[in-house]
Amino acid sequence: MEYNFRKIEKKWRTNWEKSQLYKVDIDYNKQKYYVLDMFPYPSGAGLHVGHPLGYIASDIYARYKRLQGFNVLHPMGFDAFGLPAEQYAIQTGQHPAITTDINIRRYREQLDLLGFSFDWSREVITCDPKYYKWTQWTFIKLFKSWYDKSIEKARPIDELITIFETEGNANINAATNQTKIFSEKDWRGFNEKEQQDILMNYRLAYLSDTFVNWCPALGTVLANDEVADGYSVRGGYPVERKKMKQWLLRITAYADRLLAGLELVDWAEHIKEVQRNWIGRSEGALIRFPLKDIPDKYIEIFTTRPDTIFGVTYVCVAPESELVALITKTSEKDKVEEYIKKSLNKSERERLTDIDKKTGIFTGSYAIHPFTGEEIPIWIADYVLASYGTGAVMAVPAHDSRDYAFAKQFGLPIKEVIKGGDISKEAYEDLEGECVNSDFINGLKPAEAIQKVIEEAEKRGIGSRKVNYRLRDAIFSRQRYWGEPFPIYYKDGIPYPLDESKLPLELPPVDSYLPTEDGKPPLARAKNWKTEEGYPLETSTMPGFAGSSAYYIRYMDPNNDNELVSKQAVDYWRNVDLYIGGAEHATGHLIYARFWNKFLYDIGVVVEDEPFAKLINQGMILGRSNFVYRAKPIDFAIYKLKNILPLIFDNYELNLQNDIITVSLPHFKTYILIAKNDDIAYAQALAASLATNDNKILIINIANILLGNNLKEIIENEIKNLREREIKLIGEDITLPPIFVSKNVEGREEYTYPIHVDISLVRNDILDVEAFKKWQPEFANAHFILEGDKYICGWEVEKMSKSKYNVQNPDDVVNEYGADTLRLYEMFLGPVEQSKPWDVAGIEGVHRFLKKFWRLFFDDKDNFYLSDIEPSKDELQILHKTLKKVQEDIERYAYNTAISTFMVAVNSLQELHCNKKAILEPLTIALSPFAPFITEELWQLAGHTDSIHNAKFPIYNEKYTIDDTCTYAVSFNGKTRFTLDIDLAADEETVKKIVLSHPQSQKWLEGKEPKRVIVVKGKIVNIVV
RNA sequence: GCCCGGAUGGCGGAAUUGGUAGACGCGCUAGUUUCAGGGACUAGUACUGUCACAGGUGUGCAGGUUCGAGUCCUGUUCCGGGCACCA
Repeated sequence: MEYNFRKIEKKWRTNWEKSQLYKVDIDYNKQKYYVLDMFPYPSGAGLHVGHPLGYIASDIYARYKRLQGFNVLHPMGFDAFGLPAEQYAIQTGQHPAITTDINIRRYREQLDLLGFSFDWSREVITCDPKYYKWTQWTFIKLFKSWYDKSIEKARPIDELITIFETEGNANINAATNQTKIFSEKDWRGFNEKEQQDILMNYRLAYLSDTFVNWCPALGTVLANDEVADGYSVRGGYPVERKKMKQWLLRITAYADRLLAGLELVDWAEHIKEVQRNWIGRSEGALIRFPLKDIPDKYIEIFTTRPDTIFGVTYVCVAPESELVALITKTSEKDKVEEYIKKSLNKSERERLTDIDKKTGIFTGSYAIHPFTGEEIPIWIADYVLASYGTGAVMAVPAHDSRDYAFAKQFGLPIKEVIKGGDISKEAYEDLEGECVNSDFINGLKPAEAIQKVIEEAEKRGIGSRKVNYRLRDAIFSRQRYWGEPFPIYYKDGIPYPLDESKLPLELPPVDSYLPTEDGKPPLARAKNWKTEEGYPLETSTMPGFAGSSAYYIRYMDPNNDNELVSKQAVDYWRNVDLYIGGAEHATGHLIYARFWNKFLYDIGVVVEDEPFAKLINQGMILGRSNFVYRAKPIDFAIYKLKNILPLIFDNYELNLQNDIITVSLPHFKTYILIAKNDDIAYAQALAASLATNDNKILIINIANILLGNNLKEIIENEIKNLREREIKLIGEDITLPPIFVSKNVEGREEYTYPIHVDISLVRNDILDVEAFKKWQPEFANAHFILEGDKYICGWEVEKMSKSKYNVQNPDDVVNEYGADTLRLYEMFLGPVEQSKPWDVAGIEGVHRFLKKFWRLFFDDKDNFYLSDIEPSKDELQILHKTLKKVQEDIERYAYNTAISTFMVAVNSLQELHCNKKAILEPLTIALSPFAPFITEELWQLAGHTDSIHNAKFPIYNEKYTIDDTCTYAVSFNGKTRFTLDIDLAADEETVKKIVLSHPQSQKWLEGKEPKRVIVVKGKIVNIVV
């Protein structure tokens, strides 16, 4: 019987769906295991072969765990809100829900082909109101919470109000942007608006007037992780800084926990590192510099280098800082205002370029150095970031390269306080050296000085130790249509949350997906976008990461309309044991989801502080592009002539004139003009001008040069037969077809240029010439210069993209080879984490392996036959060694080596003609996570009624994994010379004796006595001569 | 500039703890076949050398540690990724 994968796979797809094989429920008799994939955004292009890489890897693990008796949760869904669908809606007027739904169905079809063990009854779709109800619900919870730093936990806002009412805010250690202190009496005296404004400074979801990343092209603000180098990550449009009122999430409250939690999770080190950088914790000190002219007022700065405080030569404030008004002297006011205006209008992009060229302006006022009492000028400069630290810095040009550049620019003093560098050339930033010119820290090492200065500052009450974070609060509103509406309404301009019973607040229909005339978001177009009481609703929507921040929780209990997740479900499933997805989410989704989870943990919804215990980032599958080489006719002709002419003439000169090649042969008083068909007239004119002085002229159509065979003879004969003053035109009157030159034809690089060719027209880098001619009309009459009888294409590894004609569609591969082959091949390519090129050629190998495996189960007459005969020791050894290796490999996610282990086993069993049930059945189970269809079919043919995917993973027997003898590598001075099989039981002395008495040893010893013999039992013998 | 990775045949990759470098697959070469072939099978395939053996050289480069280094250490080059005026 033939391995008919199409029939087999179709049969089992239906069968499994009917029997609900992959549906899971809470089962207290089994241990849970949660395997999750980052759910896809369903784009219009469908899946290409790179997408399933992670899904296959996770599916293998999920199936393996299941075979080991775990209750495996392995769900899938769709991240369906987002910009591309909305952009498409703007272009076509189609509702994004419709196109999204079409795309989801297409994705689902493609995913279904691949035989994943997803429990589709748990599917979540983020744009489904039943789902986003809980996104909105969580937002309300965030709105109604504040963060108590003294217990490192979120608490209800009502408790904060109680504290305000009883003692004001003086003793609260909260994550807040509230700076004013008030008493309980003050609180009671505030009106509703004043109270709400203060509470807003404490809420974990809050509305704030801040500088945001505004992207005019997309018509929306973006979060920091959505901006790279001043351009939007999606679409690549320029981004500006703009002050706007926006919703933010107070993720900074969790900075410390987000950092600490990284120690508890099993993630790739580089991803943790990216998150650490993103959080950007730095230890230092807050130090106050009193203002010279205004008593009791000061500038507070943050520094990580208090050891350089005696090197401060100016203080610098960000243009956005509130201090600006206070410190600007009337005399300087105009200039300062002009500078601020200019710098605030700079785009993010402009600000990032010319980092070396600093700008700034003197304010006219001075601060007092807290230790020396010196007067220090105060400047404003946009190299100081308003949003980091206090928005002001103490500038130490000698030991900070930015301050150094600024000081040089404006002629400010540079004062060395740490010995070790050469400050006449550049700032010395190292922590090595010794403090000088620094009062009480002279002679200390910088590291010690840092501590000493902080202690001293605290003693004198002028500063304190402080930890700062680079992490910013996440901007949470988007001025777009296709996202979750905020469950917020406004009463007298004050935002209030909707009552939970009103959720979900569904996305209303609008007549257009564009902003309104007066620049309001699309939701402002919706009719009756207000509460029942008539209060207007928020018109922004939530960003992409809102819906993806808690989807893994919702999978645990996806159809629960009363809770985000039931206590029972979350107690059982807890968190994700294995999470697989792309590394591009390191600073976006993976940090927001951790934050979101920690908040839900604080309010008692989830039970684990970290959502993803183990993370694997799959690499990309890159495309393997193919190229054909199209000849540049003139260059090609010149190349050919240069090869032929020397064989005929001793002396000639070759020139190029207006696309016509002229060859002058002074000896023969002859010119040869080579012209393209459409240049013949010009060539004739040219010939006429040359035809003085008795010259003979031959005009040749370039097609003859490029396509003709006996070029040499033609030229020779024609020259011979030319008469005096004759102008002769030879060659057929044909237009030059496109000419393609095979890759390894000599000199090809000189006269061709590569163009991408569709990879479906190429097999093993050999071009299907006929198919190529049909590919594009202009190539219909193409001419090919072959190698032998083949056209060989060039290739290169690039990202998969339509324009490079290198996209491989999984459906096509499944159709040609089957899903099992595709699964196996994607895993066989190399380690999951690594990016690698997709090469169609290699797929034959794994397909062949499956066919070989299949054939083991059939006899000469092609009947299914498994023998019940006891297996031999050899066979048992093959089986158990394979099982051991495969299990070890799966557990370290090294699927590529697991598959080669199977290949080795099948090759060996085939050699032994093994068809024994006791060997092949366990092997089939072990292979089933990789190739679920073929194994299920063989399992059924072997007479089993239950699915192989409910079987038990076979346990290997150590006894059969050990050989009796060992092949020792015998080396002399570390160079292996020969191998020797010796009984494994032999002790070192025996091994030594056997090796030394071997005739080969005598040869290598050359009669000398060995200086030393090293025997590593079971491995090698090294003889030092 | 800073921080992470990586570099092994014609190609993807293997070598898990310092112990036979190149498993497995592709490709290529030759052959077998009751063969339409893009089928199945057998043998070979790091480089160099030789009729064949023998030998020599080999994991980006230069050193070092070791009986022994792809693996550890130092320096260096190149490639990929992340961050980037974060005080």
